[in-house]
Amino acid sequence: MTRRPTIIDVAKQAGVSKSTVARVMSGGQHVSARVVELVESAAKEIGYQKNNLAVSMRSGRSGLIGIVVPDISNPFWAEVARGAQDAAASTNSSLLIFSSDWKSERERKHLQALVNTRVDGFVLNRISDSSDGRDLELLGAPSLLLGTTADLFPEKSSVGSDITQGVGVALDYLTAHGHELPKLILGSERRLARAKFITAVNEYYINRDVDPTRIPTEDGAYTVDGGRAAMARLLKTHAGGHLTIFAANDLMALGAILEARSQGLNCPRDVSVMGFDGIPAGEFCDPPLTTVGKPAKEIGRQSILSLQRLIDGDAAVAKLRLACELVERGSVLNLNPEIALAQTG
Amino acid sequence: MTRRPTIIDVAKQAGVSKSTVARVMSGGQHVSARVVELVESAAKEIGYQKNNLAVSMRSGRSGLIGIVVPDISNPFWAEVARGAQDAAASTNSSLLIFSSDWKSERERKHLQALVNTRVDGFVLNRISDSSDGRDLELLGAPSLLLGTTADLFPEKSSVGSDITQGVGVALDYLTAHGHELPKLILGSERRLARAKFITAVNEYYINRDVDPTRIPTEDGAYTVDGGRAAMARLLKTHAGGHLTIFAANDLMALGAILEARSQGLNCPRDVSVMGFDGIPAGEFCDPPLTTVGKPAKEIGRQSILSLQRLIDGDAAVAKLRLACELVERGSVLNLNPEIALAQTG
DNA sequence: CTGTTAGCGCCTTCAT
DNA sequence: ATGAAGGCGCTAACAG
Repeated sequence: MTRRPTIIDVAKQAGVSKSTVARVMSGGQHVSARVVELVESAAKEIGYQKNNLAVSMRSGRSGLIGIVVPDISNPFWAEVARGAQDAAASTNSSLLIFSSDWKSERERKHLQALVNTRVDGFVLNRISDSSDGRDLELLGAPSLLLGTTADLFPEKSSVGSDITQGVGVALDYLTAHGHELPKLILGSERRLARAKFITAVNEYYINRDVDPTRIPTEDGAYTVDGGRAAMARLLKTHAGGHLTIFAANDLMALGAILEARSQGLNCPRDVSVMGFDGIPAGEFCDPPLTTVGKPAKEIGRQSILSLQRLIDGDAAVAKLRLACELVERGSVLNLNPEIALAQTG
Repeated sequence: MTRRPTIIDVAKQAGVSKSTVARVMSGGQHVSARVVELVESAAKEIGYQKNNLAVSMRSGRSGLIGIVVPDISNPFWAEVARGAQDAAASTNSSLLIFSSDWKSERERKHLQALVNTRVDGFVLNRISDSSDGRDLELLGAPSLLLGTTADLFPEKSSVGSDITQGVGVALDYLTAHGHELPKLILGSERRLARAKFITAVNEYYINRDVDPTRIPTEDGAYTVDGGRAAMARLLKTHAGGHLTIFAANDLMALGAILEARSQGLNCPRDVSVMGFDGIPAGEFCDPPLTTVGKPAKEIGRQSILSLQRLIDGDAAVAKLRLACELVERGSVLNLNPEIALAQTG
């Protein structure tokens, strides 16, 4: 394979100057129709392909956008990435996707790579709860934060789901179906996310004159096994009667259901479980998991759209919080006879 | 924010020539230790960041690699992408990920973008069963195919899972557990994948002197609903007795279980279901799905590694077929008392 | 060991 | 409407 053709080759072939070719290739302003055609066919003939590297270098814009998420193989983040990708494609940029694996070491490395590649900007789910965000500015590219951790950086734009609203949706549903004060299964790893979640629950009840201080709480890793273990502990101190669980993510909720089943309890007859996330797996378990769905794809989309605005010089700081919505399936029992009546009637 | 510093700025700051700086930045061969230190501290001081665009342009290597998969939010492909990413990171390249959405139109568009970005090479799950692959060569960048469709292009390297072996693993397991001639739920969309699967099943039985022509077969979309529908049709003609299903992917297998349950049948008591894929959701359903796991992450890893070799000028065509492995869970009943004995004993 | 020089492919004034 | 020339930031000979 020989050298790839450049505008110079096209110019020779078409018998014009390279600037003429350049003009044709970038829109064709101030060129006669005849020459446009001439150049275009010459280009096709010798198989010319525009070299974006050179374009980027001249223009200072690479058309590349970076996104760093904890793990692209995690369904939630995969969905976010998908949304981001669609948005990027709609503005003719390409997406460089990285997984930080929840390690700030890898995060730093990826960020470095992005900057070196001269991405026009990037979107990031920050791993470390610490750091003040000024290090991001030092990188010299516009950036935008993804998810809850963004609250730590007041002067940075961000996009995430509205946890408070999402918790409200779940609790409204539980209340309407006759459940009061569910027991909580929380994640222990990400301190800030954990705090946000529990604060939202507390505020919800305080606003309704219910004392939330007696809500039992168990921490687990954000995994199925973490959920199982937390559920096992919760079950040990459970007095009897219908048990209602609200888990901070779907995997832990799934774990709770599994653990209940293995202890001979039936969900939803004996135990009701409300999840939080909306992962696809929740649809296929038995019973299918009632949960709060986060707008993952939309988060991805909006983040890129906002980033584009940032890149285009719109300096306004915007903190977008997208609404979650209830996904009603079968893991929460209706304890409220009136509703049952209303529904059947 | 002012102009970003270049090696010239660093050179001024350090009081050396720009080529000296360049040498330091790219490994520091033939430079005195004193100067290296001088340059490095100067670089840090003014916040110099290497510009890969310029490097790429000179060197002809962008350090960028492309990957085009059908859908990054599909768990299987997400896992492939993850493996690819890890491999890319280990060779200091960055990955541009695109989703073709099973549309050859989008595939073409993404490929074009990749070429324009001057990726060093790319990896692709080809959508169209047609086309002879010569169009890929025209793009001028080394490429490698992902998955079964690769068989259509004899002169191209590829990486995928070994369907024949995977089918064998599943059928071995079914046979060993007393099941003979399962009914098949196949996908209708991708003709080639469908043909490969059914051929593998046929050959398996022919090699064992079993006549496979009487295997009932139903086609479905590669989705849960497709599986449900196919299962419903299968159930209609089912004479009675234990029913054994082998689905060409996990989603359809899940659908089959769901449909069986909704018709009052119990899995695995009345119906055994074997899946194919190994998606995470299969772990949480009830019963958890016994299936054949494809080495998704490894496919991603190996594809990038092979691509790197291609880029480095290794012209040998290699068709890598990675082994699948059985994931034994609970959706297949053991019909064979001897094994039950052997296991307990 | 270090500096000088000539591009990589393109866009963009500035002339014509 | 078209051509000539300079330069984006860096690397790779070639000198010294």
